[in-house]
Amino acid sequence: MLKNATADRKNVDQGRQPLLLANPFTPGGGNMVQLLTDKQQAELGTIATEVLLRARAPVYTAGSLAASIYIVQTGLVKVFRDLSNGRQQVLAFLFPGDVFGLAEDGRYVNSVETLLQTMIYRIPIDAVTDMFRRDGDLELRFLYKVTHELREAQRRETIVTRRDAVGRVVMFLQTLERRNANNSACVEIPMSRTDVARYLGLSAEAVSRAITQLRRDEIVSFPCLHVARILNRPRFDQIALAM
Amino acid sequence: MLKNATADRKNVDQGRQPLLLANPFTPGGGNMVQLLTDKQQAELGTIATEVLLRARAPVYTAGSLAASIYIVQTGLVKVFRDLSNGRQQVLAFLFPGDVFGLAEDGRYVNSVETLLQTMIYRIPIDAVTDMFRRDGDLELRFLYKVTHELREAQRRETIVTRRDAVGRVVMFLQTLERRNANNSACVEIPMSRTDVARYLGLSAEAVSRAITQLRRDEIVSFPCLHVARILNRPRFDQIALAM
DNA sequence: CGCTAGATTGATAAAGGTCAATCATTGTGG
DNA sequence: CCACAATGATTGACCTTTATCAATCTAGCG
Repeated sequence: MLKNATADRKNVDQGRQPLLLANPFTPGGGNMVQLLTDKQQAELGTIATEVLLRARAPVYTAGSLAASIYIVQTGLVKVFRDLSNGRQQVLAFLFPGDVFGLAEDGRYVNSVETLLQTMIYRIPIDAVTDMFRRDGDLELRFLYKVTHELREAQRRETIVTRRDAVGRVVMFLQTLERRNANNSACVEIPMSRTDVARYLGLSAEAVSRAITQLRRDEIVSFPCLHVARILNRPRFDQIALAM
Repeated sequence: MLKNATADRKNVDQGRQPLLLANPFTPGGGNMVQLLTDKQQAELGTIATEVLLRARAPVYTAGSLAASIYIVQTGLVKVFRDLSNGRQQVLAFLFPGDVFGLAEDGRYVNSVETLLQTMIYRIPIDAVTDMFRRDGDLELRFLYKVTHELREAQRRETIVTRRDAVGRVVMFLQTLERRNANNSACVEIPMSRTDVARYLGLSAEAVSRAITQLRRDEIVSFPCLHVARILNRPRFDQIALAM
């Protein structure tokens, strides 16, 4: 019932109400579903502020006082950390339906900025915790969501643990494919190669070389910088598993 | 107030009531605190089953149906995943006060087994969600906890992203030090070198060599396999930061 | 249309993985 | 309690792979 709660109005209202996508604890279809009921969406909507940001706009920086949590509505943001050697580590790319800004000890631990023009909901942290106390069910859905993001983080850990650049890139493309969920062989890569590298824990050159190799072996073609097309699905999957 | 809720009874009852350690969203002292009130501990205690497991006992395996969540009371467990190449990836070591078994889509996504003799609380998932619906505050504390574990996962990501084995080992020791929180220079390393390697994304040989180098440079001494003593704190911290 | 940041390609070197051998530790059975 | 077996830890030699540095090319944007 969680699953279909908003199915009716999905096409009508989805553009204006907070999304929250994840898998619940209990068995469902396997795909991510909208976690919020109409009522919860509406209530969240009353305390949330819609913010429209241009591409490459900072949302907050690590260490600053945490006043709000955020939900991505449209667009794309990256969660990152600037390391002391000057390099940057990208911890996550967040798509519509993702939550960020759950602080620890009152301060944000990571930095966040947009990659594309992005619409986000900003919700004051006090209002959220208040609402959680009133609506345990709403809170449970946020718990699902954070659990889901923990799994995503673990998936990135698995990717980064691999040593071969080609394998990492392939697994990254799989991740993007899963997110887009269109069953064509085309994968959109909305972020820059540099940010992909920072996410994969590789140098930009290594990512470039891996892509070149995938192209040379005719496993993936790249019609343009931001699109990949899987040509040889069996070998693609084989590389993803071969670790 | 969250912070001191159980301070009085800490020494009396801590051995028999579920612990839950984390940082809340709002500013606190910086150290992890017991998240549960006496009342919540007592209520959890009524639906939880205490399980005492010997060392190297499986708790559950990835893919199996999820019926319960677990809280570590004493001992140590590892969360891991067996990869298709036969290798094993360790995602986390869990200490007293840590939660595991929050499933996604009804099945456990990782495997868990004990490393030492370990006491865990097992709580049926239905009972937990019921209790969450009744007690939004309790649930909020679980949300803190999962958020906290997300941060831990991100910290491991940062460690594994490093290229140098010595740096990874040093950061790992820092993590252990933070958990033990005794302000001596001694760090207990309760797990095997092999498991450390699997956690750090290194070969066992690389961990061994890194340890040898730290010993040769007189930065850390290892009185026995499972104890480290920081000899040169400035250089130790410098290595941890130098990435 | 030109400029600038990003992407690609090549050569080199550093670092960990792998394989193999030895040493230490732990746990077991006599 | 001791001896032994088996597992885990360490060390060395070699090799694969990516980081790094430098140069060139491309694409996006004013």
